Amino acid sequence: MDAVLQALADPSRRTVLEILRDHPATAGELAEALPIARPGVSRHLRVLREAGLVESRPEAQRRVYTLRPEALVEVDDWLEQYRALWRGRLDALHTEIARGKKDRR
Amino acid sequence: MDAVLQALADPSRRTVLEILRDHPATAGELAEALPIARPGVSRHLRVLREAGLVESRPEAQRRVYTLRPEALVEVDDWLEQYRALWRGRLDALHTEIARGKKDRR
DNA sequence: CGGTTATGTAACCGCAAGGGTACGCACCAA
DNA sequence: TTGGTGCGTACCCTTGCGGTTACATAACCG
Repeated sequence: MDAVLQALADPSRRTVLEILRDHPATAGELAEALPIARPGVSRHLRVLREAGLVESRPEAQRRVYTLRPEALVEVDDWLEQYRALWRGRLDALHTEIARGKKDRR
Repeated sequence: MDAVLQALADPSRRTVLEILRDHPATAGELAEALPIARPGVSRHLRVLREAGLVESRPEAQRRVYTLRPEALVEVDDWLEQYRALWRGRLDALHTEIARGKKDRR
């Protein structure tokens, strides 16, 4: 969880996830899509891998990276503690609006 | 969105959110609950405020901080792009298991 | 008014994060 | 086996973040 949120903080890493969301990709392909050089991408991929967000399988000399979306469940669960609150707020807002309407007529 | 995920990366800041989840608190109370000194907390609160995650109202000399859970909707929306994927994976896993069971009988 | 309380800001410091270059290693192809 | 390709790691350097101490500010209280 800690590692996942940490990993998500970097925009480059989120871009990687976004690409892998559509299709698996090799490290080189990912590097081309990013504004940074390959070694940098390699390290980003390491962080993502250690956070469980991606996995890689070797394919000849290449390494194909795949998204592991299950890792994001942790974030979803964490959010759960707050979801009720913002829902509550929105509900309150709605009733507020409803009350406003009622008062206005 | 960027600012929100950035803000969530730090454990101290997540602790602040966790406290404010239960009740509003003054800067001093939050500082006591954290392992760091007040000025550090003050800056954390600044980050959280600029990310829209908390808001503060002055109350005499104190500043009372309140959670703004709506800011987390951004994260929820961002997750939405991936939710279908991990659901799909889990479903696939379940059918896999189901198939396994079926094969086994 | 003068002191205390509560807080934010400024200045400084140490360290880890993130970028680049150089290098090493595995794997394919000729 | 030798050259080329694709990646990762080691190393270095710079920047930004998070922490502290010292100070400024604003509001209450005697």
